[in-house]
Amino acid sequence: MATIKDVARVAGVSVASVSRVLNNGPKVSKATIEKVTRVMQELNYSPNANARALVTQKSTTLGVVIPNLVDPFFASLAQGVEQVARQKNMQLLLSTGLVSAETEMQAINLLIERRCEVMVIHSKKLSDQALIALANQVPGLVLIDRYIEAIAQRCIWLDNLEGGRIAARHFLALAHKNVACISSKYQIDDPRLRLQGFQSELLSAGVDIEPELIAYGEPTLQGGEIAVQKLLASGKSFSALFVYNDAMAIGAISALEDNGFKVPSEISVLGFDDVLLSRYSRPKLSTLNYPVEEMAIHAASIGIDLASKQPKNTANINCKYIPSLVKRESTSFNLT
Amino acid sequence: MATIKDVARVAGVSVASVSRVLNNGPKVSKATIEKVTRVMQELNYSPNANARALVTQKSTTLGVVIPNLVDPFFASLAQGVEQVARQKNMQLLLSTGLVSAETEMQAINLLIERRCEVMVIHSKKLSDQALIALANQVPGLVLIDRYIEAIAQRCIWLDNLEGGRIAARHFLALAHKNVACISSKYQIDDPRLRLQGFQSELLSAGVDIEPELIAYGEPTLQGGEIAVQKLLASGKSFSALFVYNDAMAIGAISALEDNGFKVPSEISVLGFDDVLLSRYSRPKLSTLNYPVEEMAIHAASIGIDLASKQPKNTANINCKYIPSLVKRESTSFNLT
DNA sequence: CAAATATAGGTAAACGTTTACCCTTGTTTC
DNA sequence: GAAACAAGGGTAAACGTTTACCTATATTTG
Repeated sequence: MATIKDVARVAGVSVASVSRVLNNGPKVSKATIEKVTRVMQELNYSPNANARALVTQKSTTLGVVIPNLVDPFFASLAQGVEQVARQKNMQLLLSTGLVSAETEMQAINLLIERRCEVMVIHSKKLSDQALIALANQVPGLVLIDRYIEAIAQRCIWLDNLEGGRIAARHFLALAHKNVACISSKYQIDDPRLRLQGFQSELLSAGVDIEPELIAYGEPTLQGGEIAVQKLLASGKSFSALFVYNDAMAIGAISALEDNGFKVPSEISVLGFDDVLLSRYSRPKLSTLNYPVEEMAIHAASIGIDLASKQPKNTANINCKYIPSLVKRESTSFNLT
Repeated sequence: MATIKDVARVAGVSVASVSRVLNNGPKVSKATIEKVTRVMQELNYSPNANARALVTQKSTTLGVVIPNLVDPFFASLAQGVEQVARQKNMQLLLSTGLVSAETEMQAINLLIERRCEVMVIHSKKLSDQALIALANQVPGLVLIDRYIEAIAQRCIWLDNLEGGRIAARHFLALAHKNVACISSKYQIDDPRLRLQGFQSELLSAGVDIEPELIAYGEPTLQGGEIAVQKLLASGKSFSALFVYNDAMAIGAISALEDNGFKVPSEISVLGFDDVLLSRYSRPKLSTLNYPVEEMAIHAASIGIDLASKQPKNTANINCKYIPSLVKRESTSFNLT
């Protein structure tokens, strides 16, 4: 593969000149630009990004660390980051397959080795401490979907507590008194906060959830189906069901209908996340929109700013997002 | 950030020795290994991958070029490639947002600049010629979901024609005689071949599709809904419907049910791709499985082999995949 | 017309590694 | 006890760029 030296030799100029036309630098005559450009095409020259990165000390690379890509939630996240990468002429380095704190750390370390200047990290396994240390080491590191007090201005997160409250208010507005809830069996912050917000808001309106009407399951379609079985097995009746995420909610609707319950006329079901699925289900799922792509774009932008020499936004940037209710077809007024 | 020289200085050895422990090279005593390792941790040393790539002339980087990530089909593709990247200790460079031959070319050129040794490309816009030229330039380049005679052993593709035939045989086996079809309005190879295989197989069984019962639309949920309207507007009746992809098929089912047709008892609907959605729809969608993740893994593996010094598999590798019928709930025996 | 100033372009150091080649020391072999 | 060899480790060139600094020519200025 042709190098800058080859181009310089053939064009009869110094490598400095070639470098200058490559970077639209000053101090090159029009004639030289043309000549060099022509030779570059002739030799099919492609500048070596690794050499460039080495000497300029910047890799023009944007890293994303997510658990996987098949979950449309994370795909949207990655897509958002990619979008700003492309716009800023940077390239995306993607790591997935994170199952433990160790693999997460490993993925991040690989990005550091590549001298990736900005990184958007979705980590649920690494400790606050570890992430704070990392953040101090990598100026362009931003956390998404996680809040850590000590590095608050580097966190882009969704207010899950408020999400739960919004869900509760929706059900209250629809006159539901007997409500049930399906949460994730993985008791990380998200499900806990959603449930907490939901419960507390209901309670302050005088509505209590019976303990038998809270079920936990895998955050998947099947998990939702199974969780509904549990709820029904309790023998308690309910007219509204708040589910941890859309996949579970769709599974829940399936199971409810299989058991002869009509959604939403007999039971209203509300999901969370507003992923693609929710628009494809029947009835179309009412849910809470998690603006993940927008948040990812925001995170990447902050990361780029932070990684630059003089970051502008030191504080007072809004890092907290509030989910919004998307009323579709799976929730309706309680007529019982 | 600490460099190899810093480590060498602090540990009181030469940079060569540090490099050797870094690479588990020979000619290092156990004592040196320990000492150097300790200093590395002390200084929080991280080897510079760009410098390494420069001197070794290999980037341990695997590139993926796809139109987008939100389409679960492409997400699966990327996931498959990522899987082998991780397993081979390489990193994923991802490019999306391809709308034209130009942007596709641009994305590939960026990968070349990074000296990405293996690339898995999903291109629908670039010409055969351009791709052949690229393939000759980049040994580790593999095409996925496309077949080009001249570089056949670098193409991993699905036999869409056979897919259409399989769909036809399924309907024939279910005794359907009045069949309809929804194709994509974008007449690239995939929809054309699927339709062609479908039609020809039906024809050889004496079943003809009336021209009014072939509709074209955007390959999306809405596109499927609209296409069904067109079919119904024709006034012709049909008992089986083969749809270009799952998203359209789910839209089609929605529209059919909205018009009072029961699926599958009155009309059978068969999709294509077997993306996540098909398992979440009601009724669960019968479809043709496109083993995209498996194919992506295969593509990445071939790419890695091709990029190595002495590729093993020169020919006789199977690059053609056949979709398989996944019978779920949206197709049934014709009782009319 | 000399001096000052632009303008274009060249030279070489630097970025952080790897690795071929060389040197030292100690051990084995006869 | 000399010769051969093995083991550990150091020196320096090379990878392909960018860029600070320098030089040479042309142009402007008084």
